[in-house]
Amino acid sequence: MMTTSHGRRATIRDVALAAGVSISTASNALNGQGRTNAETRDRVKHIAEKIGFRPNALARGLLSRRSHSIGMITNDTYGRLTLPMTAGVSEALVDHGVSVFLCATNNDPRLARLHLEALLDKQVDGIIFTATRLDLAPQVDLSRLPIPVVYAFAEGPETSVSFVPDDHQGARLAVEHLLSLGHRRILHITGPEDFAAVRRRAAAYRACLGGEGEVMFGPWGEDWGHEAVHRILTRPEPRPDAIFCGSDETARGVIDALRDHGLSVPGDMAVVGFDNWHVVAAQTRPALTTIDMGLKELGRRAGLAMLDLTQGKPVESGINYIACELVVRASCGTDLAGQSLMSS
Amino acid sequence: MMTTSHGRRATIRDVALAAGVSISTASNALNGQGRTNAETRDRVKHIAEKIGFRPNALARGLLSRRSHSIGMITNDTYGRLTLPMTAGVSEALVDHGVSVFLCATNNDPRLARLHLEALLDKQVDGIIFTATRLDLAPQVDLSRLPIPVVYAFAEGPETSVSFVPDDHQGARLAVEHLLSLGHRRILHITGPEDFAAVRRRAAAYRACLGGEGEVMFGPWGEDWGHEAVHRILTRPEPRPDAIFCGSDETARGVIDALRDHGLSVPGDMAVVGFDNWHVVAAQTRPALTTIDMGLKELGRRAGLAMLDLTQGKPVESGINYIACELVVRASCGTDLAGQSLMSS
DNA sequence: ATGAAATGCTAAAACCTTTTATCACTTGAG
DNA sequence: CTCAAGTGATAAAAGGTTTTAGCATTTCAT
Repeated sequence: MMTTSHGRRATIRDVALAAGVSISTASNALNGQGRTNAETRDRVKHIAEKIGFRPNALARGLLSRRSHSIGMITNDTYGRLTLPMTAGVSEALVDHGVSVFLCATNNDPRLARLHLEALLDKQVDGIIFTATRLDLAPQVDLSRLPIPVVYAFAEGPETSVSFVPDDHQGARLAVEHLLSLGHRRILHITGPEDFAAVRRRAAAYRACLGGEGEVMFGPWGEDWGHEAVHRILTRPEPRPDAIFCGSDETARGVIDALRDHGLSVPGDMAVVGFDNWHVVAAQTRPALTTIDMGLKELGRRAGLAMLDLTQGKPVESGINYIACELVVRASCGTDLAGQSLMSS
Repeated sequence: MMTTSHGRRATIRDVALAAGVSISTASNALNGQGRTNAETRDRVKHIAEKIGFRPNALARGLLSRRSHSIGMITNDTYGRLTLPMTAGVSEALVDHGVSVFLCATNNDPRLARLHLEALLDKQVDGIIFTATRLDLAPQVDLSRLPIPVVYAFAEGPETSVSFVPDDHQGARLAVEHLLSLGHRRILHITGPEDFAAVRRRAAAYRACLGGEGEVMFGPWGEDWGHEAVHRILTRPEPRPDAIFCGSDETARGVIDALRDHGLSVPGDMAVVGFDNWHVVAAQTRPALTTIDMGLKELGRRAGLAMLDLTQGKPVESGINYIACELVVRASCGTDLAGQSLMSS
């Protein structure tokens, strides 16, 4: 990382001076624009390299009207969902020289407005909105901005571009896994019904069971897992032989409660979680078989869409569903039987 | 968020035109610089407001050599530590119009270099380096940059400015809490000894016990909690009456293992964790009494230091230790006795 | 030999804002 | 009445880059 002798960064003027050409020629040579003699081009490039010249993105952006930066607005301070997605976005964009401003609004409209204004002032090329739940609206109006907006883990208005996990497919993956292992009396213990994701997973669960099945809605968290297990064990038979949980935390509560009641997992009851939140899923005993929402991939896709939009390429509006993946650990027993059944 | 009729953002030229003054006068009026008639000033300001003029930060930054943005480089894709800190940084800076580029390097030197170059090109005013553990070096050389660097949850070279949690004080808080509740045989179960934080907490623990005490080092994670408890319960007496754990995950493993062995918490054994990682601490049964490292505050302090540095104000170099806080939940029993003991 | 086309380079404009130096005009003092 | 000082406004430069239009000069075809 070289700098000029007097501390300022080298400019294209320095390059031109050292190469004995005009600024325009230096620019043309470096960017391969216009007509330039091959010998001159190589000389300029070599000198630029030597004095460590890198173009000032501010000046460049001022002229091109593209700042090569985008803003990411999230209501999440906690990071479970946001950071994997941001990493995906960033990964898709860094190779194109685009950097990401991360703005946590903490659900405060004032903060949201402040951040948005700062972003617009900085001439960001676009904005990605992200939330902790699908059905959460931004705290500021993003619908009339002069720059493209992409929604990640959130659903924007009709005409916008959104990326969300495929909750239907994810839930199906979980239930079919249990079915393939021979379970037939599958119960669904999940979060509050007013979450869109909860409703979708429950609907897919019911569809897999031909409209049958039982869904227990409740608060997020492990406590509800304990509570729900207590209820089903203290009521008349028949008992379920497998439980599909709406979150890993719930699943952990369920498994702990089953153990407290002397039931073994997966021996007496198979359990599937949802989220693949590593700290929960991998530490549960037995480790959780669960559904991964592919948040990093979701972020990557959102980033690529943003890239296209900022380059003026057309992007189909609407909701893109990102496939979930089944992560097999120990809470349903070995998957071997199921796999061979599937592939036959 | 208004725009000019033909879609482009309003510039100061538009304001000047509408107010019937020159561009310089408009600028002077808006910024309160130079000599301006009060009447003119108000008129210009009013018109600027009406057409939604906001100065282009790129143009402004080009001239002032301050982009009002900083870069944050982290090796963390997961977010447990990074996001609260970023939120703190952002919170300290947003009111000053400074936005934060978040760059996750995923421990990849190539990615780190790519991000750093993008940041420098964008003329960021400074860089905050953050890591998942205190004793992790950046994957790129940050020591010879033309802009200030602040280390958050990481220790930079001698002459730099660093912010880290006060592990000594945090550990002391935990042990003194146990002492105040009457416990005397306190065991420390913690992470791998090659972590700086682990060594510090262990040292403070020993100091509190007058050089006595027993430290069990092991891998992070719940499994080690189980394993460690198994060891102490299968060896000769005397048993400890309290356990100070080096992380909430370990504490959770410890508590689960104690329950498996028929011991109650806090009845038979008091347990303190470290991290106040909500998903673990709040969901453990009983909920964990633990140490909060104040990561958001740490980020805020780092942000404020960065602000001073970018404004040319002197900032004392060296390591700043951010105080930890004791969060009392249920795993040590009620705190009432202890509190009154302390205050007497 | 002449006109046309290709080649290599450059001056200048543009992007938007802030600051400096300067101008025209008014007021006050001597 | 004259000179000095003060007032309100502005033209121009600066910041770093890219692009457009144009200038010489050479090459080619006729």
